[in-house]
Amino acid sequence: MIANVEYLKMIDSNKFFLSENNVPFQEFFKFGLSVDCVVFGYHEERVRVLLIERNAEPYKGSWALPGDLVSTDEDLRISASKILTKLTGLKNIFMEQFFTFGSVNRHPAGRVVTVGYYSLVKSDNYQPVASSWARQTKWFDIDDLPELAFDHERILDKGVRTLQRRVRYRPVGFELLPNKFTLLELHALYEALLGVKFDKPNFRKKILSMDLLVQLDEVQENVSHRPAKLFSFDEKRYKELRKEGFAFDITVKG
Amino acid sequence: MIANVEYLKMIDSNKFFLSENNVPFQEFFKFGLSVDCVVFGYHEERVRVLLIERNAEPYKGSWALPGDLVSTDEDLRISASKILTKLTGLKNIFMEQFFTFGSVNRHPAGRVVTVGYYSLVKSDNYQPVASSWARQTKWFDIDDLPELAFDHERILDKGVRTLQRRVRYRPVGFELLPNKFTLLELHALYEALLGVKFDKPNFRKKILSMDLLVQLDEVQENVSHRPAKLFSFDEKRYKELRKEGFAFDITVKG
DNA sequence: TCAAAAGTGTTCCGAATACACCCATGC
DNA sequence: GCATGGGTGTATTCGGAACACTTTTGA
Repeated sequence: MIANVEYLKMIDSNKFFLSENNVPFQEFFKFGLSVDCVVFGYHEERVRVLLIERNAEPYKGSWALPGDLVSTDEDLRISASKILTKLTGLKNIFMEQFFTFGSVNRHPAGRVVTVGYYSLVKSDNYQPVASSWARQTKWFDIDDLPELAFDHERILDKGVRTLQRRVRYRPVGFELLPNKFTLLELHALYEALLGVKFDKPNFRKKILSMDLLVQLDEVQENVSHRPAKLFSFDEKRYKELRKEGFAFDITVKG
Repeated sequence: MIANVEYLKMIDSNKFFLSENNVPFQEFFKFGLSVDCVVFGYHEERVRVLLIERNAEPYKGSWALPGDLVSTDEDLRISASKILTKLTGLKNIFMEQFFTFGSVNRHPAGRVVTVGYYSLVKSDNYQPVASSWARQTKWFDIDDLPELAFDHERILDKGVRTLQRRVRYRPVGFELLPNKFTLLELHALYEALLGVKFDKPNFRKKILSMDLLVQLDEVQENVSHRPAKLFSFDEKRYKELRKEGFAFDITVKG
């Protein structure tokens, strides 16, 4: 932990952060900080969450969100992606912070505050590998979850609701599809995420009118019906449009 | 700090959270946790932020967001509101968490992770009182801010942008008005918050069509023009509507 | 030729927009 | 009367919703 020497002197001399009720300054520096990650995937038209089976105490043998303690010399956001990689092998994954959980008794070993992140895994990258103290990893359908360690059920729940909200106003859904996808795949993804039905022609028109997709010179292969055209999300175009005040919005009404 | 004795034994015996690189478990429990609060007010048609002048090291004499270290035996969210009360006297204020800042060097005294909250202060309650180590409190126009202590500029900035986003999709704006307000006050508030102009008749129609306001049997007094009708926000009605799938939405297009 | 999914066109309706206009009060 | 803000009405436009339809492929 890096600390400025001048300030450390002030701490000793009690000039610093003195609290009215005379709690020694050092007593405040006893928190553990952890990261817990709700990893979303999309497979066979279902939204799924990646859980690990813990091979370490506490809750050894239970299913849990991938997560771990952060060390004091590492930035939170860097730590978050390293922890995910360490436990699941997933690299360069979309990750976003969503909420911080700070109940006193959420961890049996002491006061641990945990920062919730969610990740979106592209279907191309659907094969995590358990390592470190994760005994195995497994994708669970979001509507069929096992019991979870700690307060992870609450964290997961909040993560799901956050994703459902954000996915409407920001084009993050694309992070759950392969780089190349068909409009019907996108359509089905949004139906699965939001739990509503969309009218096919209208959904297509709406998405295409946003001018966020590039149509590729490729089509589906090995399908026993008319092959669909493939599209990819145009990140650069989205940034341009945002500057012009464009607001991504998928209306919920089916 | 409450800890389960069984688990503490496991920590000693190193069964617990052992990390591959042999960092002792206790090394992880050296974080400080703090709360910083972006307090919004609305006064004279301007959105304002409440800052305190620090009367404690570090950054003594600087302007800063009201915030302080959390003690290990207190829930985060309870602590957040207590800290706000302690420094500014504000009680029972709307508060919502928005982001957690975890850079390594954001605090000179050690590793302090801070959780950002924003608060919305009703105009009825516009008189905070400095206490504890706050030398004074002062409302600043959001477009005319002084230099701030720590990384509070970044926190404030993120808080502002979060509020601007949320205010469009959730009826939180009402928390910045008195309990009784006129439609033009609401109109002006949204213009100030979002930095756009709305057409008066259209704004009225839109808001009223949502069926979220109760028209009171009262009108403005002591105004040198036709007195406006007063309205209040119908919290109960909003909850009902939400269950039915209603989504609050103020379109940005002026 | 038929199943299956891809993809298009058209009508209808309601909400958002852009206005012009009238009303009540204090001075 | 007139300045000031409060408040209403309406024609027009645009996008969402509903739904019927055609096209392309593999088997």
